[in-house]
Parts: sequence; C-alpha cells; structure tokens
Amino acid sequence: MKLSYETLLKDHGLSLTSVRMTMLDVLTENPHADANLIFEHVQRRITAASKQAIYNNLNTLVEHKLIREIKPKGQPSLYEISRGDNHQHIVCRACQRVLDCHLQITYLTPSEHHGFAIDEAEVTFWGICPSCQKINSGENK
Amino acid sequence: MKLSYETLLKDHGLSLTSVRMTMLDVLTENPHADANLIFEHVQRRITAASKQAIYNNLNTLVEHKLIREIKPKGQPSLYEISRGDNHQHIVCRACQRVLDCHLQITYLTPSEHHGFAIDEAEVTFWGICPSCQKINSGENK
DNA sequence: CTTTTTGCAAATGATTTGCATTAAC
DNA sequence: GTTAATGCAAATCATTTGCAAAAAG
Repeated sequence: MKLSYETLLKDHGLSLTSVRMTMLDVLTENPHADANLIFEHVQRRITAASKQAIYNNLNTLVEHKLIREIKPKGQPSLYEISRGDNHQHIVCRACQRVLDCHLQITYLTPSEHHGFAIDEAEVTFWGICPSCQKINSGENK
Repeated sequence: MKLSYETLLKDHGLSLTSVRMTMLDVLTENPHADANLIFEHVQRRITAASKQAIYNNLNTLVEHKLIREIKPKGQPSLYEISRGDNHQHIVCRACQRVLDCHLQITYLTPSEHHGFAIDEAEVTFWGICPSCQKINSGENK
C-alpha cells in the first residue's frame, strides 16, 4: 500500500510537482539514497530533470521534516523518508552500506546536558557487514 | 599535565614533525576544531605551514585513531583528540556548537544487528544551547 | 495572475591528488 | 641516505547561488 504523499505535501503547503513526487517515489524504493542516486533515478523518469531541483527539494523536504538527512563520515549525505518510528542506523566501515536497526531503550538522555533543550538522540552503530566480513576473512593473512 | 604526544606518535611509527606536534597542541587547546581553524592556529606558530599538511595529518591521525572525526550535518568535519573515555556529543541546532556529554548507559546494542560485527555506538544529541534559547525567547513573537 | 519550482550556468567551499623539495630518522 | 612529510598548484566533488523561463495553484 502506497502512502499518500499528495496529502502530506499539501498539508505542508508544498506544491505537487513531478520532480518532487518522483523523488519521494525514488526515496521509497531506495532508502538511504544520496543526492546523485536520486538524481539519476528521477532523470530516468523525467529526462529534463536537473540536479538543482533535486537539491532544492532535498532541502525543502528536510526543512519540513518529510525526509531525514543522514551524514556518514566522508560520504555525501543520504536521505530517507521520515517515519514515525525512532530508528537508528548501522553503517559498514568497509562498504559504507547503511541499514536501519532499533534500540531496546526508548529514551536516551545524557547525564549532563549543559542546559541544552534536547529534542533528539541520534544513534549510529559502526561495524563490518556480513559480506565484508567474509571478504576479509578470506583474503587476509 | 601535558600528555606525551611524542611517545604516542612514535608508538605508531609516525615522525615527530613540527606541523604534526603543533596540530596536536592546537587540538588540545581547541577541542572540536575544524580543519580550517587548526590551519589558522598552526600557521600562527609555523608561518610556512600549508593547508595540505593539515589535511594529510588529519587523515593520518584519524587512521591511527589518535584523533576522532565528528561530522555534524552541513558543517565541515570537526576533530578531537582520542581519549579512553567513551563520550558523546551534544550539538546546538542553532549555533552548531558541539559539547561533550556522557551517557548513564555504558553499552548500547541494537535489537537486530543484521549480522554486523559492531565495534562502536556513536551517539549525538541535538537541541538548542542555553544562549540560543535566550536569543529566541527574546526575539520571537 | 501570483507564487513556487525548475533548469541552466557559474560560484563556492571542503577536501584530495600529483609532484618536486625538504625535514625526520 | 632513505623514507616520510611538506608546500605548492591544480583538480575534484558535493552543494549552493542567481536568475530567467515554466509549471502549479
């Protein structure tokens, strides 16, 4: 069942442009896609689409919190559709693959908060994914 | 009491160059500094120092885990001296200031790990720092 | 018709690469 | 002396900016 992006966009006062709609489709099919991947996929459906429209929309959608930006070290930003769930990410140090995961703990709070009004705890797990583990165990030594 | 970077660098087979040593001093005095800030401070002490030496060393030191890279969304990477403690960061959404904080929980693990061999849980808290809270409460409405 | 979005071009800013010179060991 | 690090120049890559044309409401 497909979510109604139309309603969602309208609620935020955003117009229903073909590039925007296609971007949301592409993001649904490719969670954790970067700007370039989104661009390539959108271009396949809308040949004239420009990269700037992609960046404009990414910024707009992030501001409206309809999508979330993930910024892994050393790589371009990745984007994902915002969902109600509070999930975390697990990143492979070798191939940079990003997967979703969940914590048992619902709320995280620091012991000292320095007077900050905290609204989010972002958690990223780092490690080696199964396929990269295989490659390394076979090749090393 | 100042840490002996000399020993630390030697243990990793890294030569004790003036740029490198100065960078570590600058990072000690300025935790969470970016490449440019480090460059400016190093240049004050070593006029001939180049930005490339800074980037080379940042990469080398990160690879040797002598420093850690922090990548806040939309800003250049920040760096900090690696310490034994496992601390977290708290970032102001308004002014981007980064402070250290600590969790009560020592170990974080996801319920599903997708077969990953996890070696690190990185936690970032997002919120508004005390000074930005004041500015906003005074200016808005 | 007014506002927002798009496409195009050019600019910016962080970071990297290549290479000859120099400093560290 | 050899190896690793530096300085300099040029290149790359992600992202932003400015503006006129086109699409959305």
